[in-house]
Amino acid sequence: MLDIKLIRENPAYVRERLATRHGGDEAQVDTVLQLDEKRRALLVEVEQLKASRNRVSKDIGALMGQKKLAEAEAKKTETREIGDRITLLDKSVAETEAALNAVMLRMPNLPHSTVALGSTAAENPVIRVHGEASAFAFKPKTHIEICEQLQLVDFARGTKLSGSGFLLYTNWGAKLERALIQFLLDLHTEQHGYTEVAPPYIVGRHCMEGVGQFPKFLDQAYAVQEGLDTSSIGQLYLVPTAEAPVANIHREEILKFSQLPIRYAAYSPCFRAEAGAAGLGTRGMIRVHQFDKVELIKIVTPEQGYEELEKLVNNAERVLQLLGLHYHVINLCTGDMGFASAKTYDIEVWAPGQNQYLEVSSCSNCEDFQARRMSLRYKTEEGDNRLPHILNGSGTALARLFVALIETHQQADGSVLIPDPLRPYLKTDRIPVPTAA
RNA sequence: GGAGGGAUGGCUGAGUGGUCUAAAGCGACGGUUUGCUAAACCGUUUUACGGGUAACACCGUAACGGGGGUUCGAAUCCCCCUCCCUCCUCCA
Repeated sequence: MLDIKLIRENPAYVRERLATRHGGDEAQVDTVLQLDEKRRALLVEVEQLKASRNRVSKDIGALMGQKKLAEAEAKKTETREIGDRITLLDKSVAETEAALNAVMLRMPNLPHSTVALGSTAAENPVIRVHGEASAFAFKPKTHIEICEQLQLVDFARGTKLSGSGFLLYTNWGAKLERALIQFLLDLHTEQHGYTEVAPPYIVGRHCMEGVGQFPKFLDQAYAVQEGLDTSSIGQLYLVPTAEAPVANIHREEILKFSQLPIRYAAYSPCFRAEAGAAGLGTRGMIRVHQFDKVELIKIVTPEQGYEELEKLVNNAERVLQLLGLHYHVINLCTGDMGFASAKTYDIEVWAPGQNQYLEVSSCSNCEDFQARRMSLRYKTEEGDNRLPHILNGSGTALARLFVALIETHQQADGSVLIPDPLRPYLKTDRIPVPTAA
């Protein structure tokens, strides 16, 4: 959520920044200003009335104490009318606030000044490139072919169980998935200073609202129903990312200055309905309804925000470096950024079988946008309450990392070579071609 | 799922319709005293919104788990909900 004071004091700036997203959100600024003004006018009126009612009520109490019942009764009649007006005004204040809130919750964050202007993904600048696409002496197979030959994923049975977009990992595939999760968690907790947390995979709607998933992306979430109670639907949702529970861990708290910076690493499966997404009907692991991910979350002071974002990206890049993968880092332009973010780096890893880059990490500084939504603050050394910056980054997303890994390290004989850092986890140096069954 | 008990400031905990302007204690912070530490004494102690100010000050309103109701007036009475605790039931 944006700062209402900023909109009030500098609407032109807010309009200008929102317009860079090319989402048409700047048109809402006037609505906000009108509702805000109306709300404040109503507040002044109703608060004056309440002040006078409080005074008279106190007088009545005093009169009752002195047994001047007739006078007390007279005052009661007088005040009753004030009470009725207060009730009406309170109602319009509540309505105005609700309307204001509804608009505010749908307004995206303002892009940071260093973000490139642009309207589509084609305009995202490449920040840096690591390694290069490996040359193959043979035609590299796609991950689908590799998975089938090495029996890593049973696509047909995954679909039989849950429909398209769901994967059944088998044999070495299941082990590789588990090894990667453990490798990622160990890397970030042991070498990058993150504290591991294991969050619920179902969260309340307030958490979804806190990180900015709701109300805008309600159509992308899996809602949960409790037993036969249809009224329970809409209360709980499968997490689309561990960001939803983890960023909300300290919601509605006032953190001590000494607690910052907070750095959490969490594994979770991610559930995405992907309503309206194209290409989901096709086989493969690139775009699925459920995938694993290790997420990194930071809660830091505004002064540290952007420095910590750079470190966050580096932490995620380290994963790909250790696994010997070619990737590049891009900076999402204003028109391609996520709803809650002020600045986002995407890391795209090279998948030779696909002959394309795959997004495996998205690292964002949401500044105080989420903190304001979830009412998370910290106390400065001077004793003032301030909103911290909240950052999130994938460290990294698994299904696509799995794809890049097996496509990159596939061998002429059909086996997949396992990079050194992963060998202790998988307890093998290669995934062998199964002997004919 | 059933029965009962709870939810008050940073913490403990009083308060059952009107100076509640929420007692008291603990903690924390500031000050006085002090060779140092401790103790004692004095003082301060939340949040949000609005008004106001150059900025402070200051003023108002709201908040005793959340929402609604009764009343001139609600921490206090009534209704609904959430969460916690104890017991029963069920369950990996």
